Amino acid sequence: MPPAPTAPRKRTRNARDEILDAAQRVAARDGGARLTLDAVAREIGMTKGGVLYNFPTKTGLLKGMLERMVETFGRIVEERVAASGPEVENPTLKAALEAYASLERLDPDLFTAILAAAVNDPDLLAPVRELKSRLQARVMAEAADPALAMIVMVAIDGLHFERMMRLPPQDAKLRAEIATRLVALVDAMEGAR
Amino acid sequence: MPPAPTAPRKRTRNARDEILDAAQRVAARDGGARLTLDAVAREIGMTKGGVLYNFPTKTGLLKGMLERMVETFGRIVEERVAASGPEVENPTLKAALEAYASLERLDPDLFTAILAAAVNDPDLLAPVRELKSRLQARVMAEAADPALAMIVMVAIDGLHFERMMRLPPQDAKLRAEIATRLVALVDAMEGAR
DNA sequence: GTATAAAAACTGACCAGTCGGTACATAAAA
DNA sequence: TTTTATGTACCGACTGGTCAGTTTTTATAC
Repeated sequence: MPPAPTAPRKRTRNARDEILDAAQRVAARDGGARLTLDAVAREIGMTKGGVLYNFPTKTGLLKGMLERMVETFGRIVEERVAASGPEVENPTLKAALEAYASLERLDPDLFTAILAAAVNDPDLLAPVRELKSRLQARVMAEAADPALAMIVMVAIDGLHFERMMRLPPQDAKLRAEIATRLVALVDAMEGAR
Repeated sequence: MPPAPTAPRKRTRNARDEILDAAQRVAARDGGARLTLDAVAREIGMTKGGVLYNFPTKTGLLKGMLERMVETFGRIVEERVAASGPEVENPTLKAALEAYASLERLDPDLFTAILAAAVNDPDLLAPVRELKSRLQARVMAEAADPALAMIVMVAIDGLHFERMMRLPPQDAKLRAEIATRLVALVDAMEGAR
């Protein structure tokens, strides 16, 4: 093989984030099943050892991916809540509805990869559980009709899940209409109180 | 001597169903990750060879499990629809709401096992897609407010998904209340037309 | 500035376990 | 005897993880 010339070694910015980005790309491009340590390493011209140096185990890598996603999602929600004035009703629920839209940009295979890993290690979803618990508590506390608010929450979850699994309804127009109607449902909830 | 074509084509002892039962037990008891061909075979005192004779591949086995579940679910829905009189509105949606309750009895690990397998083979979920498509079309056709009917559908899906993944809301009482309110939502939809 | 030591980051080869699948023998039915 | 059904043994590909060493970076001394 040709002698690998001392490559213009990329400045070691943040190996952790680079690896997480690479893992995300691999999962989205090749599917969750092919998200192996070798594949991730190859994606950024590193070796498996290098990846494992940054993440002690593959589960750790998945955990890192998920935590970053959860953190991003949570931050978006908080930003939206903060952006809405103090007079707005159901701020968390509305913010969550908006934040979910941002998930639509992510590739479904990204989630299936994590889901698959969660089968081996149920604790992997702990950050998600924690975030959802927090949001749920706030949404219910803010709502005049907590049960109805929860219906909206589980509905948007269902919509998201169906996208992940590529299950119906997949028609973009119908999905958009459902999302719109969910917002309307929240508004109606407020009007009727 | 030509093989006398005896009428009953059923296998003498339905090994297929026994294997499917065993696979279901293994998945529920040991988790999706440990649902291996050997484990299934061991469960009924058979060997991997025997299992592979009945199901050409592991994917085939999973497919068999899923098809049986889908079929059961679909049958329950049809029974409920048939049981409701012709004057009942939204019969399919109501029947689906009831049928989902029957899924609560199944172990979450059963679904995660299938979900995990679906990562490797997305086509595995084809029967589910097909069933959901059929139901969706009927539900929307029957509904005075199709979008609202779909909200109910995706909400119940979300509730089910959250149970599978052991995500909030897990509190049985809250879940029951949400389910009840979903039924109320359907009734309200009819009242307002 | 340069030399040097130490720590950090990473490589490459290898190991070990798992698991789906195959090949063939074989026992019971038909 | 042929077909159906199952046991036994094994293969081989994959993949996560280990480890000893090598390169790169950083800190420190001169």
